[in-house]
Amino acid sequence: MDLPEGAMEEEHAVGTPVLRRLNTASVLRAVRECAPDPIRLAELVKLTGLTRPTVGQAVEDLVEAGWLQHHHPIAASRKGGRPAVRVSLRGRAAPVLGLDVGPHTVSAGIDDLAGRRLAAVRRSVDRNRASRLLTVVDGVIARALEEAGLEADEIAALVVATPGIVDAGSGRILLAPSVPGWTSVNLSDHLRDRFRCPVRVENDANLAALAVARERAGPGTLLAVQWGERLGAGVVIDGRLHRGTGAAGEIGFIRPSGRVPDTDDGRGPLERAIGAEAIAEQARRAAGAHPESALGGGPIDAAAVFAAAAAGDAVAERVVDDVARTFAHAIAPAVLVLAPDAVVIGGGVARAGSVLLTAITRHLADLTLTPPDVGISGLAEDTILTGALSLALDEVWHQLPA
Amino acid sequence: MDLPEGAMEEEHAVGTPVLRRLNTASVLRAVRECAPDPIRLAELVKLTGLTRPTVGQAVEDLVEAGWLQHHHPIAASRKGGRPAVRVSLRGRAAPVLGLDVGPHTVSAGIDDLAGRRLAAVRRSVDRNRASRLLTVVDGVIARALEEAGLEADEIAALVVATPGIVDAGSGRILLAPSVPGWTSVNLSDHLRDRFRCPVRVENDANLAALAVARERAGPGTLLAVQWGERLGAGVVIDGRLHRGTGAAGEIGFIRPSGRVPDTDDGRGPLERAIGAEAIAEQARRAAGAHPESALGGGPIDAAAVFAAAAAGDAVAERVVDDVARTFAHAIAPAVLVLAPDAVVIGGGVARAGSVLLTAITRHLADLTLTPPDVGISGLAEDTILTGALSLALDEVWHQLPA
DNA sequence: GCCGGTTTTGTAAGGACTTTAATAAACCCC
DNA sequence: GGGGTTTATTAAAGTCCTTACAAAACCGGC
Repeated sequence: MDLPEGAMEEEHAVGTPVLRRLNTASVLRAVRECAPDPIRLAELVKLTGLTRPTVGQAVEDLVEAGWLQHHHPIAASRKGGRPAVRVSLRGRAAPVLGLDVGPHTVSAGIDDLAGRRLAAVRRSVDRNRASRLLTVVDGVIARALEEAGLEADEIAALVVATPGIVDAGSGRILLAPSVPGWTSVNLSDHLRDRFRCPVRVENDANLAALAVARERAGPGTLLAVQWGERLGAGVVIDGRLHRGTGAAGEIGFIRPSGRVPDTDDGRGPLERAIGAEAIAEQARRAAGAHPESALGGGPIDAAAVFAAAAAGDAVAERVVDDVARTFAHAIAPAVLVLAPDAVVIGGGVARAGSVLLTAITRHLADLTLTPPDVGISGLAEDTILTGALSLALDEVWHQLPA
Repeated sequence: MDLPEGAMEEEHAVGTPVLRRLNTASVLRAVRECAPDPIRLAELVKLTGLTRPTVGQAVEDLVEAGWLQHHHPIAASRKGGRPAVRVSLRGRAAPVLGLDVGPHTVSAGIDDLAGRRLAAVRRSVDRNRASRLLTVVDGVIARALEEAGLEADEIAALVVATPGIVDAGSGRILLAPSVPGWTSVNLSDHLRDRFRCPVRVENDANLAALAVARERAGPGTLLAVQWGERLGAGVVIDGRLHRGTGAAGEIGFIRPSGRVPDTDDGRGPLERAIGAEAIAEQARRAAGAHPESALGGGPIDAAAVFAAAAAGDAVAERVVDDVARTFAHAIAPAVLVLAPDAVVIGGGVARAGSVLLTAITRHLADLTLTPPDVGISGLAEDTILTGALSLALDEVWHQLPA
C-alpha cells in the first residue's frame, strides 16, 4: 500500500507524467473533502474541473493503489439514468495513531483516512515513575491496535502529545517538569522502533490548539489556552501550527506583575499564580478573611470558586476577577503582537464558563487594540488526542503532491 | 506588457497547457535567482532540471512577453565552443514603487524587477496637516517617476508604508494617532486613481520587519521592533508577514508594570514609558538627583544617555538598565508565545548599540525559556522603504504560477 | 588557412497526457 | 416497450515534453 511516489514538496522538473500525478491528487483531495461519504464520479468531474476521462483514469489508478474503493452495489439516484459509480476513501489504506500522555491518563486513538474513529482507549496512571509510564503507553497502544483490528505495521503516521518542550527534529523531550525522569526517556526512538512510519512528538497544548483550530475551520490566527493545574497554549495560524524555535505557547512561564508564590516544582510563575490550585488557594485566603462568604461552607477547589461566583457570592466574584485580570495582563502583550482572531480556553478551568470568560473579555478589551473573541473550547476531554490524530492525518495527506 | 494569465493561487483544472505555464514559471524563477546578472541558457537547463528544448521554448515565450531580454552581443566564454545565448530579467517589465510616509519625512523608491534601485527620493515635511501631507506624497511620487524615467502606468505594484493600523482589505487607515487627520484621508483610493496596479497600504513597522527578515533570509520567526519616539513591531514567520486581524505587532500599547506618565497624545503606555523621549526624561530626573553624573553636562536626549552609559557613567547605566528591563518584561510574554528565533531592534534607539542590547539580552534570558537572539538591524534609514519595495516585488512575482 | 575539439543551438520523430466528441449502457417513468 | 435522462466507454485530435541527432559557432594548433 505504497503512497504515490514523488512526494516531494515542490519539485520543479516537469514532464508529462506529473500532470497525471497532479490530477490524481486533485481527485483524491476532492474525495477527501466529502469526508466519509461516497461520492459519484460525475460529481468529481464538477468539483475538480477535470474532464470525465481524466477523472476516470485517476479513480482507476487510486483504486488500484488502494486509496479508494468502489461502492457500486447501489440503488440508483431517484431521477432516472444510468446508475453512477461511486467511490469513497478506503480508510484502511492509512490509519493513523494518536497518543496523549496526559496528567493522570494515557489515551490512544486510531482514526482511519476518512477521519472515522476506529479505536479509543483511555487508561489512568500514577505518573511517578517515567519508566513505568512507558509500559502503560505500550499497553494502551496494544489495546488500541487490537480494538481496531490492526497491526503496528499498518499505521501510517503516529503523533504523540506530551507535556513539556519537544525538539522538533529529534522528537526528544527537552523539558518536562511535571513528569520526573520523562526527559531521559527517549520516547521517540522507542516508538520508531515499533512502527514503520513517521513518528512525531509534540507538545500537548499545541495539539489541543490544533484541534480547536480545526473545529473552527477557516483561516485566521488562534491562541488556544489549556488551563488547568498547569497553563499552556498553542498558536495556530491559517491552520498551521506555529512552533517558533520549538517552545512556542509556553504561557505558563509568563511572569505576572504581582507577587507569586515561590514553589520549586518546575511550574512557571503564571501557573503558580493562577493555576487551578492557586485559584483555590486564593479563594481559601479570601474566605478566611470574609467568613460571610458562601465559600466557607466546604472544601474549596477551583470549581467551587467559579460556582460560588456564578451564584453571586461577592468574595468569589472578587477572586475570579483577580484571576481574570492577572490572566488578561499576562497574555495582553502576546495578544497585541499576534492580534489573534480568537483566544479559546480549554482544560479544567474552562469549565468555569461565562463567569471567567466575561471577566477576561472585559479586561482584555482594556488592554488591547483589537480585542479577540474570547471563548471556551467546545471539545471534550479528548481535545489533545483529537489534535494528535488531526496532525497525524495531516502528515499522511502531506505526502501527496499539491 | 501583460503578466502571464492564470495567476490564481492554486487552480486545480489541469490540461496540457498548464505544463507550459509551470515550466515557464520555473525558468523565470531561475533567472530571478541570478538577480541582475544575465544567465546562459545552458545553465538554466541545469538549474531547472528541464530539457533544452523546453527551456528554449519557455525563454522564447518570456522574451516575447517582455519578461526577459537577450544579451547576445557577447564575447564568448574562454573555453571554445559556440557562444551561449544569455538572457536576463528585463527590469523595465514591471517596476514597483515603494512609499514611506515617515515621522518627519516622506520617501519614495522605485525598484525594477531585478531589484535594481531606479529612483530614490526623500523629502522632509512638517506633518501637522494631513491634507498637505498628501500633496507632498504626490510630489515625491512625481519626482521618483521622473528620476526613473517612467510613467505612472508602467508601475506594476505599489506599497505604501504608514504609521497606524491599516485595514488589509480596503487599505484604509483605521488608527494613526501620530498624524492628526490621517485617518480621514483615503490614501488608498487616492493612489488607486492614479495607478493602474495593485496598491497596498501597510503598517510601517510591519514593512521594516519584512526588510529585516529578507536580509536574514531563510525560514524562522522574527520579531522586528522599531524603536524611536514611538514603538512598533512586525512579525515575520518563514518569510511571510503576520498580520493577524490587522493590528499585529502593536507593542507600543503593551502596558508595562510600573507607573506610566499619562499623556493624551495617542501614544501607547509602553511608548510613554520607554520611547526615546521618555528615556531622555528618565535620565533628566536621574541626573537631577545625582549631580555627580556625567549626564548633567548638557542637554539630554536618548542618544546622550546611551553614550554616557557606554562611557561607564553609573547613573546612565542604571537608566539604560531600567529601560531594558521594562522592555524585556513587556515583550517577554510575546516572546514566550511566539518563540521567535530573533528579536531585532531598529529605529533611532537602535543606535544605542550594545549597551542596550546586552541589558535586554540579560533580562530576556531571565524571563523566557528559549531566549531569542537579540540584535540590531543593520539596515539604514530606508529600512521601511526597502520593506515596502520588497513587498511590492512579492506582489508582482506572486502573479506567476508556482 | 584549414582541421579537430568543444560547447551550444536547432530540428525532427516519438511518447504521454488531456480534451473533445461521439457512442453505448443502464435506469426511470409513462 | 419506448422516450428521456444520466452516466460510462471509446476513439481521434491536439498539446506538450523528451530523446536523439544534426548543425552552428568559436577556439587552438599545425
